[in-house]
Amino acid sequence: MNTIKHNTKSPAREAPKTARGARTRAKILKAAEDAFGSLGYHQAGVSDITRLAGVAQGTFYTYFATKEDTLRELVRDMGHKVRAHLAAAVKDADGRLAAETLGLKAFLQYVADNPSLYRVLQEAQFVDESIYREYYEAFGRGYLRMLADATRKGEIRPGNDEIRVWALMGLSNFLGLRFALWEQDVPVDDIIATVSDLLQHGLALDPKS
Amino acid sequence: MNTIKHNTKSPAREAPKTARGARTRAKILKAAEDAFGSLGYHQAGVSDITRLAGVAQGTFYTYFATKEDTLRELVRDMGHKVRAHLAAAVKDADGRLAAETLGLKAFLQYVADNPSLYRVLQEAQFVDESIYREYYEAFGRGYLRMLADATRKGEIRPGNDEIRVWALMGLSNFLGLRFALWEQDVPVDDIIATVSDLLQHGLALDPKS
DNA sequence: ACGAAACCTGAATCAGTTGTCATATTTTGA
DNA sequence: TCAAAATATGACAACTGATTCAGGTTTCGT
Repeated sequence: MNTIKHNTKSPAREAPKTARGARTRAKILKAAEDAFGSLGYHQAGVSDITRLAGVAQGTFYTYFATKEDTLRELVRDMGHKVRAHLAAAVKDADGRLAAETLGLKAFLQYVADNPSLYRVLQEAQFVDESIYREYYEAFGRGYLRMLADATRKGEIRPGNDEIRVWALMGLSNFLGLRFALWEQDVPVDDIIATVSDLLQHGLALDPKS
Repeated sequence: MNTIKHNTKSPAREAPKTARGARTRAKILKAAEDAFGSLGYHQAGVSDITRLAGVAQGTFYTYFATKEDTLRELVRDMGHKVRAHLAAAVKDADGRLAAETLGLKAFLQYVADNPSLYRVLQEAQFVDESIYREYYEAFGRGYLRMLADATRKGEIRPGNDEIRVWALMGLSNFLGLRFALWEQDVPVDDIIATVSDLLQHGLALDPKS
């Protein structure tokens, strides 16, 4: 009747105490990213992860209580990385519209370079929905701040920025899925140009037509 | 190294020959939708499906070769239904922009009424990616036709319609996720209004400001 | 009414998984 | 240098859940 599983069991593992431990833990996390990314969370067994990491099965449990745990940590980790990457790309953009296109370009590049992102994130949704929502809500909060700022400064049209944030996240998400992850058959600059035009003028004809 | 599994085994099951069989098959498919929708594909066992359907475990295999098969059929089924629903909603819209808002409204309503849609579809992505892509590509093809039509007729700005299709699908998808599936805390009309404004004018300020 | 075909049953099988543990090795710090 | 702490091993216990199958029940066509 219920999907949520609480960690009533599985004693939380301790952080590594030595450099070797830290290295091993990192190797396992990286291996998990690869395994989940290529095989999928369910298909990938702990044995796949440890094989990729080059450690024994038991070692996994020195650092992670469960396979699920690993996924949670991975999602948080990836979230930080994407946000940092985008924040850096957008840092000194000239105006909100420029920031949008710079951000989209950086995102498309990031997706192409890190194809595991989508898969891990999307599958996390069904393993622990809260971690998935957390990812997008954190993302959305930062986005909202920038958009609201721009609205206040009169850089963009007034409007409901919370709704716009989700519209824009969806837009980026699908463009990334189709044109960066699945098929890179359309030049990035075409995508940027199209989205730029869309954000500048919408779909409507120029008033002066 | 590879995720794709071909059906080398699993002899395809035959279609039901009698009314009773057809009924049972339909019961199972409906039960699968409920089970996958509430528990998720992996969490839901064949036993959950048969229990919900009120049949024995073995009966499941009279109509479906594998659990995966059921998911595939469900996705196709749901795809037809959504597209039919949206096509009907948009049928006699006055111009493309009106069609967009009508379509979005109908979509949000549909998602709220059929919460299984997202879950089943999204999980299908990891069970059989081709069926997932097929869903969006079919959706996109229809969308593209309408958009290209409108562009040709001079109803909307010229631009790369393939890219715009994916941008618009993403936009709808995320608005549906956030405002219809997760939380219905924002009036639908606000969403429609915001998107309508976005498609009419973009984010830029009015030229005459 | 009756044989054949279709349909249904559910316990048993079976492949594959997670997580444990007793033991071995490496690192640390005094 | 050497004992304690930390880390690593890998075989395997315990479990899960999909699929099969031999045999019963219902429906169909004549």
